[in-house]
Amino acid sequence: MDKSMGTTYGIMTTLQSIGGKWKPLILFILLEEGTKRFGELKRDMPQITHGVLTQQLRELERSQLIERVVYQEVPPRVEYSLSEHGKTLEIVLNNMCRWGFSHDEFLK
Amino acid sequence: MDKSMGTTYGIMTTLQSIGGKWKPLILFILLEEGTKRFGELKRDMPQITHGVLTQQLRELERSQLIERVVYQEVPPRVEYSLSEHGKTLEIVLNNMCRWGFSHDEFLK
DNA sequence: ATACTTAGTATGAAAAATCATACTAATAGC
DNA sequence: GCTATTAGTATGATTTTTCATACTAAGTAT
Repeated sequence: MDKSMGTTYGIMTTLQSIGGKWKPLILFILLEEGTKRFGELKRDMPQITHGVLTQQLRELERSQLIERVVYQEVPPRVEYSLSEHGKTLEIVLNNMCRWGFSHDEFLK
Repeated sequence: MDKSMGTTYGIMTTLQSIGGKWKPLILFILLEEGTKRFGELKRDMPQITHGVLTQQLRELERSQLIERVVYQEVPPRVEYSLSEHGKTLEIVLNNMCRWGFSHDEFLK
């Protein structure tokens, strides 16, 4: 996959970074509520599994969309937040959110 | 899942309609290029399987995002296009596309 | 009659994503 | 010593998604 393939390249790149069942939701929560501990995120998404949440956060970190800060305390404290680059997703995420609500209205 | 759960509801609704590996791409192609036959879509997405393309199109139709018109000809001709409601995804899709390109630049 | 076309279905296999569950570390408080 | 806390890892099972492949229908062109 490279840019020579035209405009679809943009969509495909985006999907590779934020595609999946949970990533847009994680990013949106961090966008709306700022810094969050692991446990707080888990509480915000009761459906997600502990292990899956960990894994998704790792992948978002690798994509440089979020930052992970570990505090040397016991019990451990780990905080997640959007990176500067992650914040550039604001427009995308807000539009997705808005469309979801209008689509819901449409279905009635 | 219902609206009482707050703003995350919007994202989750959106993901249910256009989440998945291929749907945003299909929608984006239809947005950019208008009406397309099945075979043309397939050619635009060489990686997707025949069967999976059929299935994704069915789901998008069920979500009322695309329209399917069958012409009584032989060999068969079937045309797909965004529905009026599907066109409301324009902002979302264009933003996703744009972000993909800027993200790509960022990685360099 | 045979080959070609297009859009689609059907099948089972393979891969990916997600799941539940149990486990660890390290310290504080009782 | 025992329990609680938090953020994680590890495991294997299950579910979901995607895959390759072969098949159908129904005319047209040769």
